[in-house]
Amino acid sequence: MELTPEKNANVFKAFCDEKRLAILELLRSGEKCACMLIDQMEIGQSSLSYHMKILCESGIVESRQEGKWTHYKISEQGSHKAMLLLKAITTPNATAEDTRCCNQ
Amino acid sequence: MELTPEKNANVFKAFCDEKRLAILELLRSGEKCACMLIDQMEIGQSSLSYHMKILCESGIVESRQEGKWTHYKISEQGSHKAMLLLKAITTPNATAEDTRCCNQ
DNA sequence: GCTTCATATCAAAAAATGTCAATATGAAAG
DNA sequence: CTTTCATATTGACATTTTTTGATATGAAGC
Repeated sequence: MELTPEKNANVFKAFCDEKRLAILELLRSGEKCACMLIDQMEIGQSSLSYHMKILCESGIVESRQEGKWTHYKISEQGSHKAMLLLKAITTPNATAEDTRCCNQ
Repeated sequence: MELTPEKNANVFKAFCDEKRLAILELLRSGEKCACMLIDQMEIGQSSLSYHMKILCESGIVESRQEGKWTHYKISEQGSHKAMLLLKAITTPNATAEDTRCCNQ
């Protein structure tokens, strides 16, 4: 897994928008198709499609095609990766806090 | 802890911007004052101030005033809360995935 | 008190993101 | 192969976020 700042930021773009959080909340109860998400969110079709693309690219959501329908669900693997990434980003690294600053 | 979608989104705004990720990376090695962050990031003073405000409001970073200087560090508590929140957002909820969709 | 220095805030411009309506794509059914 | 239906893509526009430069604030030293 590559860890560029850009890719890392993309993972968390899934969570920094209220509508996407609302979509994820709906997906917590299991796989949903786009039409159902459009119904439950108050949102246009192209707008949902836009958000689903971001969610899928973040790795947090995965999609499954079934004929004309697209079904979305939360990706366990993606969520797990996000957890690890969040941990990594917020955990102090080995080289201790010895950098003294300014006038100190 | 209140859990409005808005507040939840704000937590993750800390992580969805490359510059803020870079700032967090610097803070992983310990507390830093603003002047040092300005040096190491290629960023203007008011721009850093803007990002630090977002980071602090997300709870991920905490600041400490010392005379004229402001020191920033990653908040252990804030990071922990973010982990819990991420877990909550991506974990299937009790009511199983029984909602059948469309033509299924 | 005034001056200096570090940081915050403001207002305008620039850049990025989100929305909407129209159109394209591609699968299924006829 | 034409039509229909679900979703994706596009382009124009609106909204939000970020940057920049100017100014404000507030602590420390004189």
